[in-house]
Amino acid sequence: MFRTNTCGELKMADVNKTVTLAGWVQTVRKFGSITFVDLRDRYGITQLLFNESLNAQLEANPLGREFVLQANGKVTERSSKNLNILTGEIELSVESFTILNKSITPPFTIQDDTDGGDELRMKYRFLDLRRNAVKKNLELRYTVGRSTRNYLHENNFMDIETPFLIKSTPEGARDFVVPSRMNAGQFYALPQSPQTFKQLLMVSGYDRYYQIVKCFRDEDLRADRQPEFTQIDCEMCFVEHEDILQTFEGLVRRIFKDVKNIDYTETIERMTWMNAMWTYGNDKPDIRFDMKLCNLKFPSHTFPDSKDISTLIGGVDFKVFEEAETVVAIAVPGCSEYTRKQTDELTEWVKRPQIGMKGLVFIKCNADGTYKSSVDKFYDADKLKAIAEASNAKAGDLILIVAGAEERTRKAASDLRMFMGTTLGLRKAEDFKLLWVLDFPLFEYDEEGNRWVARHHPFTSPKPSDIATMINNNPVIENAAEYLKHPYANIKANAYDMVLNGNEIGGGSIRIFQRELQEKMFAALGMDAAEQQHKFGFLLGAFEYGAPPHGGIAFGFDRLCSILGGSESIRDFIAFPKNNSGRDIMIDAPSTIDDKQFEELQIKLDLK
RNA sequence: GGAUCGGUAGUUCAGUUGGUUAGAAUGCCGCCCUGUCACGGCGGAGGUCGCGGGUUCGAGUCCCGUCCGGUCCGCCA
Repeated sequence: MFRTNTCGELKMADVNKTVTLAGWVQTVRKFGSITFVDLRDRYGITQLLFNESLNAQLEANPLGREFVLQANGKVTERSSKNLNILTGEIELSVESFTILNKSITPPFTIQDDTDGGDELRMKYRFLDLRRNAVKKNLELRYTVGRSTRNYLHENNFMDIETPFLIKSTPEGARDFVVPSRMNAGQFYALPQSPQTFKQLLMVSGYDRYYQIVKCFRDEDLRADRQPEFTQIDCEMCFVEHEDILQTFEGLVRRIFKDVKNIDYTETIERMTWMNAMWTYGNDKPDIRFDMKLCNLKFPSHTFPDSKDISTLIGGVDFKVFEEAETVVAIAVPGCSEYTRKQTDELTEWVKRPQIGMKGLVFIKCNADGTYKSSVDKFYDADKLKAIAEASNAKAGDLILIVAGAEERTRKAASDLRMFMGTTLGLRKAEDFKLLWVLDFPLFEYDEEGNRWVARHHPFTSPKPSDIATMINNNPVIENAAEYLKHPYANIKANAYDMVLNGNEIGGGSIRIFQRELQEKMFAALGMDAAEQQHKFGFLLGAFEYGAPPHGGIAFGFDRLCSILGGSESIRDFIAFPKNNSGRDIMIDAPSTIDDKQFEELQIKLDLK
């Protein structure tokens, strides 16, 4: 037997027991004739005491960091205790030991506050994973997964595996492709999601399906985006919108309870997409803090139901606002005392190419009720007061105003709001606020391709009230100018995103389940009948054999874990992640392959 | 495809206006130390300043190119 106990479990109650431990040497502290060793395993650290009688043996077999050590002896009470660790009241008085394996000096220290940089830790990820900080993240991930499986199992969901080698359908993200040896010149694609398979499972009558499953997208990476990532993928039939929302609110509440011991009992707020864009400039707003946008000017076709208040900023010769399509103000609480340096820094911040504003207008709402602005030349006190009131600003607030083209300005306002939220400490990692965003547009106009694209995916059903509009109109459009005026432009999707603290953690929809409607959808996306048959014939065919009404949702598992763990980067929650360029720098992948492999595939490499 | 920041000892970093032998901390090695737990004390080793080119009397420092890494925009139904 290698060990009788782990390094995390021995306590005062175990004193005088004879035990054997096995683990890794964390540190060696030598004190003349006695030596202390911290022995570490997955469960904790136990101090070993080597007394004088073992010195000869230690000299012959010196210990180093990360050596694998087996030690046998008696558990004894320490004369000086360390209450910072679980086993700190006892130690193991070693009677005999064996070095099971040596280690060369690790390139960084295996400690909570390691001296290793990111790249080095990734290259030696197997050492990094020994560290407590990373281990805790993987434990959290395991708990999220276990909680999810328990909840879904208890609710009659059935875990069914779907294939990884499937067919490429260049709609949406770029596919990873895999050459087929037995079908020379042909390629599989790795799934971006098991979407069509789970819908076919509904047609087959498996009315509640789930899978915690890898998905693959060949797009550029970010701190929160990996080329292979994990989804909690779910689908149900004989359900409507509301059933899905209820079911998965339950799942998220269960995860909060199991993982964070949080009773998330409050009602989960719901917001239309248009309201989210109007109020926060963002389809995944962080609603933990206020600072709502004040739309001083906006294109009327974008928000047809909203009141125009542009007279507040009109009537003066201020070209910036006059020429702008959109003008948005944010009242930042308690910042009216910002210095020139601070407002200059904010101006520089919005002028960065990523934000892309030409400048920043600010109005200080002084505590004494007066106003001081960067546009005093154009606006008198009454006008500034009117703008401040519209922006919901109070005395002591700082109003920031950006202006420019609609899309860019709205995004800049949202980014600025998030930046100020972070700066003012309003976005605490341990606060959690969920939100459903509903009623997304079904279609988006893609200028580059001069066509409709599905905002969610092409299997998303329109809202019930929009189905007739979809069926009764010709989806094929010749003239680019017609897109914005076409009835399809206003169709809302029967879709929903779950948002947590400003991150989209899940999204789904009620699906199309009639062939006719699905054909309309494909046609709107520019597919003729032949192309539809080639790419999705299997699905259209299945819809003719009694497809039930169905819908589902998928959660981004890695991202959910990272938010629950209070981290920006999902890499910390993946055992073996890829870097920014999609490389695994530990195993050095991707790599070239042998000539023989090319030959078998009947592929000749001809790089441009 | 684009922007931006970085690359100096095993590691994390500092390095002034371009100027003598490139420093600190930590890790590593040796010696001392019987209650440490970030142990302590003394001593020591350790550098192609990412790579290539250029400017200069002289380049870690300035310029050009390139490679690698981080972050972001585009992209990600």
